[in-house]
Amino acid sequence: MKYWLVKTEPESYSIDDLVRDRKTEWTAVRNYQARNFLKEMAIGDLVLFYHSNAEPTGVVGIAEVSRTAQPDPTQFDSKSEYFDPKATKDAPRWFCPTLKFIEKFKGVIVLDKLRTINGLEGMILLKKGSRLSVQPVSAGEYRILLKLATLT
DNA sequence: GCCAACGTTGGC
DNA sequence: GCCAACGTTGGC
Repeated sequence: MKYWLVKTEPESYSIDDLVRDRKTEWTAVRNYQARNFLKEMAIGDLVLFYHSNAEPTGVVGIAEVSRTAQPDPTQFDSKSEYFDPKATKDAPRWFCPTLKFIEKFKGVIVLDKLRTINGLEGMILLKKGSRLSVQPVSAGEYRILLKLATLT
């Protein structure tokens, strides 16, 4: 089993939206590296849920992969802002797994806090200039995050 | 709202 | 295949 982190702007889709929906198709990712990670996700993988461009910004909960990546329907929808004219049904470009709600942390593990924790310095999230919105997390990093969540 | 750091596009 | 120009991300 693998561990991941996905970023989302809570104004567009927050952990509370996931609480309400219980599960959601993780659509609209339009970056090739992020897409490749989405395609690697397997059922049962655990996903840290991160709020970017938020107050406060940080990790807010956990989701689980409940369906592997399927063609992202928004790429075929000419009315969608995520429409991709170069994508075809035979050769889709973009994919979305389904994520289901597991847990909302009592508090936010804020970005500044993460930067101070021994063992997290290798996280892609913390690398200067990193914008990758879907990224792998090591088992050790995940364990540290869970511990922090219980302390928050 | 600013802007640094990235990623993508397209002319050559 | 290079790289300038442009668009986007995301912390602050």
